[in-house]
Amino acid sequence: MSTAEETAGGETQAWGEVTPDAARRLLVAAVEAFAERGYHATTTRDIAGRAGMSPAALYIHYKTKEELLHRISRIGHEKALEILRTASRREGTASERLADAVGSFVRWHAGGRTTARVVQYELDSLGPDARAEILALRRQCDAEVRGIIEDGIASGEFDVLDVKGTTLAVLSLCIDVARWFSLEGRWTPDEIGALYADLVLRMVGAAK
Amino acid sequence: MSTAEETAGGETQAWGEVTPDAARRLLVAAVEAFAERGYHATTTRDIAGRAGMSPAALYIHYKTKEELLHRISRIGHEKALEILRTASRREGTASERLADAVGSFVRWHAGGRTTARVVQYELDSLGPDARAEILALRRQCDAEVRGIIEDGIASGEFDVLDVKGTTLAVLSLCIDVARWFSLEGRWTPDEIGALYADLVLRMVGAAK
DNA sequence: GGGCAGCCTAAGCGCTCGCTCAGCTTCGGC
DNA sequence: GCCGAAGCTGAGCGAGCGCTTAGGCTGCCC
Repeated sequence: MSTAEETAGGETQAWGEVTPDAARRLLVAAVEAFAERGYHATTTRDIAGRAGMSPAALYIHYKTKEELLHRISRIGHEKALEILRTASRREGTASERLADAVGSFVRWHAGGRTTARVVQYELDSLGPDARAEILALRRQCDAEVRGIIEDGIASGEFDVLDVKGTTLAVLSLCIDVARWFSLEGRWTPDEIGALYADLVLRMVGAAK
Repeated sequence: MSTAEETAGGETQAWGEVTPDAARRLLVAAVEAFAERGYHATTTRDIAGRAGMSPAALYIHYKTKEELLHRISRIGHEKALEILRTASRREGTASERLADAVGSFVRWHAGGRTTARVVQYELDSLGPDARAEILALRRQCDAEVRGIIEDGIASGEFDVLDVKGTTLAVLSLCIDVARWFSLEGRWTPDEIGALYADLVLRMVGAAK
């Protein structure tokens, strides 16, 4: 799963829930364009062109350009939250669950960095209502990670000075992967996931 | 120095080297506008307006809107590199130097997050030549941090599995502060600097 | 086979963008 | 007191933007 979804176009399958087909093609085209040049530098003509349609076709499926970003952002955040939830609620020690959460979260940011870049860095381009909705999802992500860290402290596995600060730093570290990661670089998503899981366990003072 | 330079307008003094006065006012206005809305969403009319001038005045001091971003980016990266160099070359153990580097680098990103946000996140809006120049400065930042970590390994202070990966993670953690930090939040730049210095020492396995 | 959704395009509207230019004011040197 | 340079403005150009509209082409139900 982790090394399967690759080069920009290859992340398509993640959007299988979006119908009809033309709407999905437009959404995938928008993700690629937003990731490459940013929301404001992307034109609706460019999105429609990538999807093989005329500029007007976009407005049959989406009311505005911002609605595209909103849809992308919500689906992406729901996926991110699902990843963290799955890791948080599995069986195992807090160390195992934290390593799982960080590893899979980082793999998602690295392997699907086209999507992740849009999801994590174009939040400010949304209007107030849409942004508020997305921020609620982000707070849930934060709560999942903080929960694991608190479990680890309670069980004596972790040694943490500032729970909220450390939670923030762990999520920040994972999210920033979307900024710098490149498949042409020296690491695979799996390698970065493993490296980061180790680094985070060190950050929370997990006994080795 | 760390808690002195504050609210968006208050970072002005950092641009003292820019002359004449009107050019500096335009540059400061551009930093604020780019940080708030991003490079592509900012208009030259907005920049000129913030500086109290007509749109045409901008082009007396700068050839294009991109030249403004380029100048901001270079000055900002030079400042960042200077901060890391100073910490790297001082007296002390590798642990002390790494804590100093991370602490002051994070304080700069938090306290001057308006500038830092532009410097760290608008790189892709530069043209190829300008981007190449800035990337060279970033590689020097990377080398400074990697140098400290390698010193710590050589002296036996640090226990690190992947030097390049850990260096990247440390810088990534610091840089991402510019994305989420807010002066209205629960931390001061000094507090975040201290917290992050501790977290990074844990990441490199520094003996406590 | 006629009617009607659903999906799409060509054309283009109104607007704002980055940027230019002719001309005005200010001011130091002589 | 005149001059040229420096700094700035008002007006506006050409281009490209997000988005709309009128109309055509399917394919499916009766």
